[in-house]
Amino acid sequence: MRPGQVAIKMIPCEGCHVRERTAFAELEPEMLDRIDGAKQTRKYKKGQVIFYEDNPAFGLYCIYSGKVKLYKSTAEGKRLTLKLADPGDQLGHLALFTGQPYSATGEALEDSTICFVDRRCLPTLMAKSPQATWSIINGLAQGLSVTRDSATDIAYRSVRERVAGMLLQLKAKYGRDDGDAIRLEITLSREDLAELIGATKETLVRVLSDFRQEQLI
Amino acid sequence: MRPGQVAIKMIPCEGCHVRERTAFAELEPEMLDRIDGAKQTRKYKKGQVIFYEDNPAFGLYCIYSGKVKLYKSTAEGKRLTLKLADPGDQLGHLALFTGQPYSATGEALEDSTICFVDRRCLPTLMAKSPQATWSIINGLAQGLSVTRDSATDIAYRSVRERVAGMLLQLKAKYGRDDGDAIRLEITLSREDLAELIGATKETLVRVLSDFRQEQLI
DNA sequence: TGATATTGTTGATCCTCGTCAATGCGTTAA
DNA sequence: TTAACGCATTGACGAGGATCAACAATATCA
Repeated sequence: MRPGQVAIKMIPCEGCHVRERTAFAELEPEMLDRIDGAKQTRKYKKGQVIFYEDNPAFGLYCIYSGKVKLYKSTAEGKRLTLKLADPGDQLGHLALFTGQPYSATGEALEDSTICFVDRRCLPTLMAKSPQATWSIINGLAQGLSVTRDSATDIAYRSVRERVAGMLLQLKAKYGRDDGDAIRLEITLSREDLAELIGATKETLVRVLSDFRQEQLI
Repeated sequence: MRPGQVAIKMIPCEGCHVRERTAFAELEPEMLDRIDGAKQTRKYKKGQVIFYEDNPAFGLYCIYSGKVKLYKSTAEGKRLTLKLADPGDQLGHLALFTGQPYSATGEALEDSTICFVDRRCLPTLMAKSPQATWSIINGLAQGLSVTRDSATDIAYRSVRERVAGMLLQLKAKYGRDDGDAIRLEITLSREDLAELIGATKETLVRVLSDFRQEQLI
């Protein structure tokens, strides 16, 4: 077990308040017990890696609290963030279905509590619950759609356009109207923001200053 | 029916020689009949569009013969090719699961014969055949993995690197050793090649000439 | 066959964005 | 308090690649 990662008392699926947002939403108690039996709950500190790209995939991660960014990195250390995952999101499906190692790295953006579910649960889960299967398929389809969009954006949109698009998306997902301004319920460094659109932090900062000067933000 | 698109006598799944490569591989005759009942077989000419991005999705397309490129286009008409589909590949799943319109356009790269399967088949199909479900999930997972890779490439790799990578991939998928050289069993224009990596045809041509001069190809 | 699109190739130019470097600013630690 | 660190910001510079334009090569068709 890596430093910072701490196993805590397992939080049962039964009373879990984020379960309704996961693929485990409609499961019968029997199945939930079975998952609990193959489950660990762990705490991660901000900045800590939950699973590494290219490492063998032994199960999926279900976010109970906190936030996680999922990214791929190049040999030169550049990162492209593929997804910001929130409580109720599950990570790691992909590798389980392709049988490949994890294709991306998951890193905690805040102190987070996350359940790890052994992959051996999945076949039974899918056999017993069409609902869960459907939810998983839906997640994959959604993910594919999003990723295709962002690939097209990165290929053909300018950084300026991508920054604007990203800000709108963040606002839609995390925005709270705070009286005079809109505040995001997520903390991201300039570098995090840059990795979301595949640009450098310097370029991102410049675009943000431009926007500020133009009174757009 | 659009010009060039011709409905022909339906080719039954039963004896279809590409079925083993599709999600319909292991289905019982009863289910195959059912699919046949919700199916049309159509011929498309080279260059013809099979389905358009943003159009409502009524079913999936199963390639019997020919080749299809799947791409997204921007408002300015730039295209990013997401997938080259061959006989046995099925297109259009994505939209069926997200409930959204088609998220990309499918266009015939050669004269092709393609079966259209009404989406109303899918629920029954998945309920009756775990195999098929598994195959579909696998296809989505594979697609997501590929698309994530190419998003990262486009974000951080130079055109030169992407061209090289693309050539290797094309070789792996379509290459035939023709004695003195390797010949691709697919015909792609320079523009097609450029769209595969999100670059302009001019840049692509330049890189290819460079490679030729450096005796790499 | 010649006429006309269509596709491929090359050149010149411009501009976006990445890189490197310096500096400011806020936070933590001694 | 000061030192040291991480993060944010701005400047200078250059390279990669897009754009526009011209032309060659090839295919298509009457």
